[in-house]
Amino acid sequence: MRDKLTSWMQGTKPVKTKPAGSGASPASRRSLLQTIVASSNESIRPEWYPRTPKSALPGVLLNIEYDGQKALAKLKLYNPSSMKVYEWLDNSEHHPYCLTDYSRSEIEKIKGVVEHKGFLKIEETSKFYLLLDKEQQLVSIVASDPLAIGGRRDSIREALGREHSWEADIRYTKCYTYDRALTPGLYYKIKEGNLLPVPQKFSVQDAAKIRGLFKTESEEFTLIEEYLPLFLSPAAYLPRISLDIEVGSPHIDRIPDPVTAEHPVTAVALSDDTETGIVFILHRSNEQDAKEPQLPERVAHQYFTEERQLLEAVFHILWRTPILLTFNGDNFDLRYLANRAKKLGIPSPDIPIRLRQGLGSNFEAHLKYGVHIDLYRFFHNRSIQIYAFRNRYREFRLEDISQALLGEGKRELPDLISRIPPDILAEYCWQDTRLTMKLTQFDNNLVLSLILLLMRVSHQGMHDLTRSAVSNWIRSLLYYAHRQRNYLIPHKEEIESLKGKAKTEAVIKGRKYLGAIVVEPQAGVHFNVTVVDFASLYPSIMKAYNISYETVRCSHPECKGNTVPETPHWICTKRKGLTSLIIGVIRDVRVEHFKPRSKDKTLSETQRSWYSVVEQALKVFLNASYGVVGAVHFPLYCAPAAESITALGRYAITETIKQAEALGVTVLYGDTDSLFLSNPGKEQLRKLIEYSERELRVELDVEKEYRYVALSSRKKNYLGVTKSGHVDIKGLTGKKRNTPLFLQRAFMQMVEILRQVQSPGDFAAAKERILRLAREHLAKLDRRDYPVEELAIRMQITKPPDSYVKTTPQHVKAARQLIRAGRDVSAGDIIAFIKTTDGVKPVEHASIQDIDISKYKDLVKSTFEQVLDALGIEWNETIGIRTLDTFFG
DNA sequence: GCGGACTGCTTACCT
DNA sequence: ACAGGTAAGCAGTCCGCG
Repeated sequence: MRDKLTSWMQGTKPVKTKPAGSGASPASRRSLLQTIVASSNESIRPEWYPRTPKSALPGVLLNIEYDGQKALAKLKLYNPSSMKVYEWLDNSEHHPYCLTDYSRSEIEKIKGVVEHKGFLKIEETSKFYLLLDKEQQLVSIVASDPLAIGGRRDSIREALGREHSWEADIRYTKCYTYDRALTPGLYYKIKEGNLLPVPQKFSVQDAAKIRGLFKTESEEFTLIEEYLPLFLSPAAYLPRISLDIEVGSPHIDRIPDPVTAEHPVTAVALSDDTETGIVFILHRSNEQDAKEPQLPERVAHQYFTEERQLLEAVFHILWRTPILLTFNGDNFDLRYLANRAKKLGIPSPDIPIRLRQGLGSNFEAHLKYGVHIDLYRFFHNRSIQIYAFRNRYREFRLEDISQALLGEGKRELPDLISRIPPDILAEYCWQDTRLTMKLTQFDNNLVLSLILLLMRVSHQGMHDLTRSAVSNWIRSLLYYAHRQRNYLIPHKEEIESLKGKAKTEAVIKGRKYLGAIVVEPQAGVHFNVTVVDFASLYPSIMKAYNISYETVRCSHPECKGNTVPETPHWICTKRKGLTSLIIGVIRDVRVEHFKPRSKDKTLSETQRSWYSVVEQALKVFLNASYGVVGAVHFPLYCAPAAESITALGRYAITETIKQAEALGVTVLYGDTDSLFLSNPGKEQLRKLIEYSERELRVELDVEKEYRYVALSSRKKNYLGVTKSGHVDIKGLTGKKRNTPLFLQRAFMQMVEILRQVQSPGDFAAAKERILRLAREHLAKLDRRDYPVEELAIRMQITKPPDSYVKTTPQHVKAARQLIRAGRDVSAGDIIAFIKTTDGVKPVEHASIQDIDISKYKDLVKSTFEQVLDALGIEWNETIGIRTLDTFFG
């Protein structure tokens, strides 16, 4: 046993990995995990921690933190070849501060400021005030620590009052990042105690091409110089470790409580990025000799009889782990480990984890030495789910995400964890750890590269970036831009009082302003349909029409003639809006440079994958750029700006429809930024595209060519078959995740029939096959010939089960039955239930005899009808009656 | 006491 | 904790019905 572990630690064989390149691993290198475990003669917490050398090799800036004891900003740099993290403490005398419009003499009279124990000094300064388009004299109040500025009842911010203090609610680590112009995700080095940026090497060809997109000496040209290193420096390859734990709990269906941590940690598996791993297993003495777990060759294991020793072995590794990956480590694994360790008497300086209360009910687990990425939280980010991964996963368990992205599921545990033999548990634990690592390795380390790119663009460290939502990223990007240009960051209230509220009325009750147009679909089957759409419509509008919080309803009387259609608003003609500038540049670079190259087959796969990472990162910012402007919680919220964007969007699509009709092209359907055109000629298309670019200044592209489209009479519901035989299904019930599996499958069979239709003549036969299919499934329902799980309706419970007070939806009724039977149900869980003749039942409690056949037939009917009405088939006159015939016949 | 018309709530989708 | 617009199903309410 010991010998095996020793030889594993020495790990003589270098690991073969993929070829070098952007985001790729070096051709071969020593395993991070083996290197760490080999240092086992050291104590749990290494003597050299924290490591703040006078000089150090270049390292990627991973995180910007605050050292409370030393009252200094602290940077974590990661050198990938030594696989070690270095710290650097600020040496520039940078201190927390906020701004005020009081004069020096006025401030001296405010006791809460000058007599505050953290007060250091006041300095006169000046900032440009975008909202009023003028320079503003201000005073900067400097303090010794962040809490002196804000965060306590007696903070300086409170003594000044909100109307007289600015930039007082920006977290100090951010403030420091912006003032020092730091870009996390890029290389820095430490030389003679100073932090220096490492000049970035990147492709001169790419840089020249990108510069060429903009006029020299334009504001865009200046901005792009700032962005080139962010977009073009190759992402460092970052060796890393993943972790998963198992806890022996006697309760089935109940997750062990990470606060009380009352049950033993029975297994901990760690993996690095070279497929090397180790599993620590608890083997209680009263059991028989444990079997050897079946693990891959590069994976070692070690049995412990004492849980405390097992935890110390894990901590020995975590004290030396530069980047740790978990799946739900914030709220479970690391939280459990830290609390359990405390309970077992491990002294807290030896515990490598620091727990903090995050936003809402979330906990955050920081690594004292390195940085912890909780992949659950990153994948849970809606922008990542929708824009980076195009909604490929729709639920957030490790199982769902790895199935969707890796095509690899996990083995289900057969039994209660405390009853599973330790060797089997170890195998299961290893499997999850391995999947967690793999989630960052597929597609040339896409996820890690994406994180690095997003860190650079938003100027946020890895810890915050992977835990915050897109509005946070954009806020950070814009605050950075304000600080770089010495613009004062305005208060939300100032924007609102100067610009006012929204002036249009939304279609939906409770919404703030009018949104997009959806064209009434012409129901039926249409052959040769071309779909055109505006490339990034809203960002393009922001760029072309100069939309930004400061330019909408600006203060210059001479701009009032530059009006926005269907609104009382006008746009500045004298100054380029900051948001407009930034979003415009990002849009141009994505559309003109990175997107085409990400699809260019003449480039190597590695090159393409880098272009694609940048393209996807930029897309995330672009897609959210309009939304945040209209989001009340966003600190630069500006309803008039948001409704101007949608108003111009409506203008663009309606004018294009008019033009299409003038050109003799029939518009079959359209939604927000797209138009479905009936068999347009080449020349007509060219003219339409030219028109929108010339007259509307937005780019119109051919997006898709359908062999045919089946439009139902409902908006946002259609099925289209491309010329290559690919089927797009939008909005149809058969595709929704809450539709029972049997019906999703039946629907897919119908789609397959439709996919094969080549010409109008094929429809008669296709219709017959679809009718037969529907009848078969109805008959199968009558025979109750499906597993009951396939009849389950799976619906998410979005709130805590007891907070449904207005109505009690069916899934909540089912959830309450589960709770009565002793199961945990919390917000975000998916409840699977079936319909019975007497209400609903959770599928766990149901048998096939319980189901209400007629309710399921109604479901089949409404699902098929959405397609059948496009094909001109009436359900009642065909299937309904004939089914009765067969029933009585 | 029950069903239809209606409104409102909830979820899942589209752009 | 980015927006508004649409569909669907059900819960709950009101009203008529001798």
